[in-house]
Amino acid sequence: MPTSAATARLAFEVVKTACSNCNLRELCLPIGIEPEDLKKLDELVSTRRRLKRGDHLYRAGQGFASIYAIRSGFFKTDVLIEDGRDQVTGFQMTGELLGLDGISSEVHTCNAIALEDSEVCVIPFLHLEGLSRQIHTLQHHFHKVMSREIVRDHGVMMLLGTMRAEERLAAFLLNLSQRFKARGYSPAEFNLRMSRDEIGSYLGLKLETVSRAFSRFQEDGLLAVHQRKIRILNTDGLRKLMTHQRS
Amino acid sequence: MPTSAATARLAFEVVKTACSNCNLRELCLPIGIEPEDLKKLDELVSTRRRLKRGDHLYRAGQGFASIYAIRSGFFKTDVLIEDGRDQVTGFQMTGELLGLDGISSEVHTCNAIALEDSEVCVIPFLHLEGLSRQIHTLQHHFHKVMSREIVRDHGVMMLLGTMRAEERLAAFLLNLSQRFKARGYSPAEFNLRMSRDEIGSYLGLKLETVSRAFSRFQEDGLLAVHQRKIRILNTDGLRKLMTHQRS
DNA sequence: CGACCTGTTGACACATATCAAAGGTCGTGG
DNA sequence: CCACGACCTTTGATATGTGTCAACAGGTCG
Repeated sequence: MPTSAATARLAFEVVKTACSNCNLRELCLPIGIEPEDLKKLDELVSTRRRLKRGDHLYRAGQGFASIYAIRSGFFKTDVLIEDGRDQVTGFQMTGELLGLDGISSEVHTCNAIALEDSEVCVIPFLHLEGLSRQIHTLQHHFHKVMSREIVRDHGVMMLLGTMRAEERLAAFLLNLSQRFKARGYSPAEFNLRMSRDEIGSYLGLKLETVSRAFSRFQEDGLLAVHQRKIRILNTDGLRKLMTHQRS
Repeated sequence: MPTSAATARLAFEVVKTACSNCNLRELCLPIGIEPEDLKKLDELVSTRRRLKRGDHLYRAGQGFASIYAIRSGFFKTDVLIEDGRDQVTGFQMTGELLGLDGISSEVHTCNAIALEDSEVCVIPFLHLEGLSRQIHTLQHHFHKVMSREIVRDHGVMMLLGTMRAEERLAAFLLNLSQRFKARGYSPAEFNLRMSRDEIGSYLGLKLETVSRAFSRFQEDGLLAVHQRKIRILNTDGLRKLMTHQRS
């Protein structure tokens, strides 16, 4: 069936989606919206898009038209500068938004790449602005989401500016753990979707340093590490390590 | 006149301000807004606030109600974590907005401190949301401003994660230069409003390292440094240094 | 004028980067 | 089903950039 294959290759589907039925309501934009308004929202998210591991959701330099809500899967965003240096600026999971960076200049400023097979809701930005002029709670919630992104970035700046390697990794793992927990998964046991190199890039460290820190945590009984499978054995220990004063 | 002194101490004035007459229009929120709408904006910014050097505009933990547009002066924002570490997250100048971090949780997450005598317009946030439901261009411009803040933070993350000390300082100086230029000041000669320690905190470096980098730049003929007075002698040199591959 | 704050410079310590080698894991194709 | 190659991870030895500690210089303000 050539048509089916072609469709798959496009990795783009026009599916009538329904926020009113979506089980991500608590995480995604429509939080706290009145039932009557939810119908309007259904129009907002008109299409979904499926991506396979390694696919780009968007690339730096591409025109901006939509933001994306992750229905399932896992992403990274990274920026690249001329001289070849790059850095992972974030890892995003189910219920989180992608593409907010593109609003300012109508052009995406980073790459968004799926780290596992994923599905996103495509939210045309002008449409979102229109709707948020009608629905106060949507407008306010969207502003909160953008602001939260700013606060998150400040946290990363703090991490990069003041923490040492093991503190950074501890902070990273605790953050992941908490986000998995918020989604109903085990906060203690999870699979990393990213390589040591990607973790290092995010944390401003080399992959060898990340690897050594993992080994150290394992020696100290804080973690059980098996490849990308992580089990947190001592959350408090990690937390103490993270907030430990620079010696 | 005791009343006048008391008023000064309050550092808070209720002044009828007018965006329609403000010469910051090109930098601040009202960019590109129709004359008829500008009248509505005048209601938005009902008060101004004067701060002396060292005053806090707001503190982490305080309830959030307004954002602030800088009419004149210079600010820093910083975050503080329990264990005593802190970091400067940004320096803000005329025409830039402060307080966006507070939207997400209705509580400010950082401190905003005046680095010189300053004046800000107080913009009640609910009022801004109301008005941006009526004025599309205001809404869109506000979204752009928030997005730009996210992009800026990514730039800082890049700096902290991948650049070495001298590259960071070069990037910092070029950024300041460009912002002064955009405001009609000399891009080559300006006074730093912040201490070496504050620069170091922002750049994730110790003040001694910042000082040494300044000295090096001076030796190399890139800068003339006299205390906090900076003259850039070789912009291209700085730019090359900034984008230089890690050796 | 003297106290204090800020900045500069030097010597040394230390965390992390760099370079290198080897072992594991996974997917693919024979 | 096994074998191969590509990629990822771990670990060790060494190099290096920045932090730390300390002394001192210069400017500012009471």
